[in-house]
Amino acid sequence: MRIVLGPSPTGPTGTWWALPAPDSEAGPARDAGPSGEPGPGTPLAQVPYAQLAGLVDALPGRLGLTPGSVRWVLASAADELEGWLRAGVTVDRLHDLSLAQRLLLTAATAPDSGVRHTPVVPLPVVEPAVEDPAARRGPDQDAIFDLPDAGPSTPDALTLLRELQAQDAAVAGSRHPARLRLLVAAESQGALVAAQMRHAGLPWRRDVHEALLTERLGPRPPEGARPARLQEVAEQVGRDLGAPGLNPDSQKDLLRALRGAGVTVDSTRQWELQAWAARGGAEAERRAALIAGVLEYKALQRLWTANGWHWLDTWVREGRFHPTYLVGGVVTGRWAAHGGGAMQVPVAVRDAVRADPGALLTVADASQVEPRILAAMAQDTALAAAAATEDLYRTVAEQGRSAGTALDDRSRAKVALLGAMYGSTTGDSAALLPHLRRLYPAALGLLERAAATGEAGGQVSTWLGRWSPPPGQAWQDAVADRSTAEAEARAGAQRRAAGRFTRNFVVQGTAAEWALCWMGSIRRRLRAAGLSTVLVFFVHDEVVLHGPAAEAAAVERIVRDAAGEAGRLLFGDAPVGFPLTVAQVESYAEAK
DNA sequence: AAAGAATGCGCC
DNA sequence: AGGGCGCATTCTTT
Repeated sequence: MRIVLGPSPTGPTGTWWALPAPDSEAGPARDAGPSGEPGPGTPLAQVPYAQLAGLVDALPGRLGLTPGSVRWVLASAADELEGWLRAGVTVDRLHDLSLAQRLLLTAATAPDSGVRHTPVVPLPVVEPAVEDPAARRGPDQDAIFDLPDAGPSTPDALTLLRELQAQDAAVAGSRHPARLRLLVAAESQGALVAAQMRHAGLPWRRDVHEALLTERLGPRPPEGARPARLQEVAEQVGRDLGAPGLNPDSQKDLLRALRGAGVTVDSTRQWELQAWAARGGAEAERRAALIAGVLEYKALQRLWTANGWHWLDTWVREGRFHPTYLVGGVVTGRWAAHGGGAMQVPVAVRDAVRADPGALLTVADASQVEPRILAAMAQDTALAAAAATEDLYRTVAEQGRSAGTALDDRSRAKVALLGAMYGSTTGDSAALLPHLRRLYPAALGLLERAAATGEAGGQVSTWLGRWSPPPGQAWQDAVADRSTAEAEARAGAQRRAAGRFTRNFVVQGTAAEWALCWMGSIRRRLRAAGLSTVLVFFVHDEVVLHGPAAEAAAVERIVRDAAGEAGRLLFGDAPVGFPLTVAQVESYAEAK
């Protein structure tokens, strides 16, 4: 049973209703009458906003339902759940109307989706304000992660019920209703996982982080000054390049100094500097010595500015890093994050991520997800055979070797496959493309059709039905401009860029759906098993859990079983495996 | 002075 | 001229 929560349309301000809504799981929505109007909506309960969390806890029992059988329908989970979690309330299932609406509205822009949705009420996905926790340091520590009170601005419960029914109907009319229904459920479950992860936070040891900074940079400098070690390297670089007083932070000045010293590069990017050194032949060693200081400066400067003392002060509170995750924040469906660069915690500081005493971190990394997804989506039997093995790239290389192609070692197989999924047009990966096409015609066909659709200005969809956005006016103008040879070339480049985007979208987006299902399953299984281990971190195809060491064996099993379940949810019995690398460690740095 | 663009690096 | 991001800094424009 679904229960819609929203402000009461008739009661006093600040009073909320819990409204019953029939399930849609069994099939197309049948609960809307011919006019599409819901019934009068007799509320199951009515409480002040402040007591909402208590209601969520108590209502299923009062109705004789198991808590797990209720799907709570909210305007926006991101606005509500932090309060619930602080009150100690968690739920099993959710329907987030704002996330679902965004999926449906994007789908509705694509003629092939079958989706038509006119919102009953607009529910834009609001990005939680990125507040600087340091700015709110004070006696009221608990208020640090307070969210704005969602109560007053939320549409009333009856309106939300009508929106839910309109969404049910839109899903039912889509090309693959069962898949889209799964996507809506998974996206909503993602909101649940995201809120819980932010609430729990990633365990972060300030003392370890500080020791690491001091070792590499020197003691913490006064405000406005470079750390001692960084200053030394800056001065050394100035001397090496014959440019005393050089500020290596200025790319312009640095580039001029480099060129003055005979380093013929067009930018100061490290890969270009390294490539220049490697071109040196007999002089390689002298060249490497010349740029060594520059590279060291860049690495230290990065550590200092991105993850230094200021970062620690800003983002780590009471031993936890609490980033805000944005579910579906990337067009492909991947998550984005705000606050502290959560999705790119650099290897250099991972040692500061430590389990509490008596606890362990479980770091689970899904291997080679995207080519496996591709095999399953395309139903490419040969690639699926490789995807049934632990090391897909190695198996691809074996298949390539027995077929007598140049695709005969693991690293070439990897480069070729990644290149095919990203739309590479140059270098080794492009050269290997014909071999790949011969070995895996179905998989390459899928990618090339997706690319062709994008080049023509069309839209593509993931396996579960997340659609790529329609090209904007600027793109259409650029593509239509044939006025000059330059414009024509620009138009071609724009088309190819769109093709690379749609080509990658189908794979990256479906991989994101797999990850959503994986995490949802992990969370559900942890709760069902009554474990206290929780998810604390997520990056695209890797999760980190934190909990008592005694639960470690059970947690590893759950994480692996959940990966299998995610594969079956998306692809049924397709013979594609999703193997994991699982490390159970005290320090994140020990994983991998 | 503020806002936006460009550059560069980190992650998957 | 290989996809997707966030963030810090410098440079440029308003």
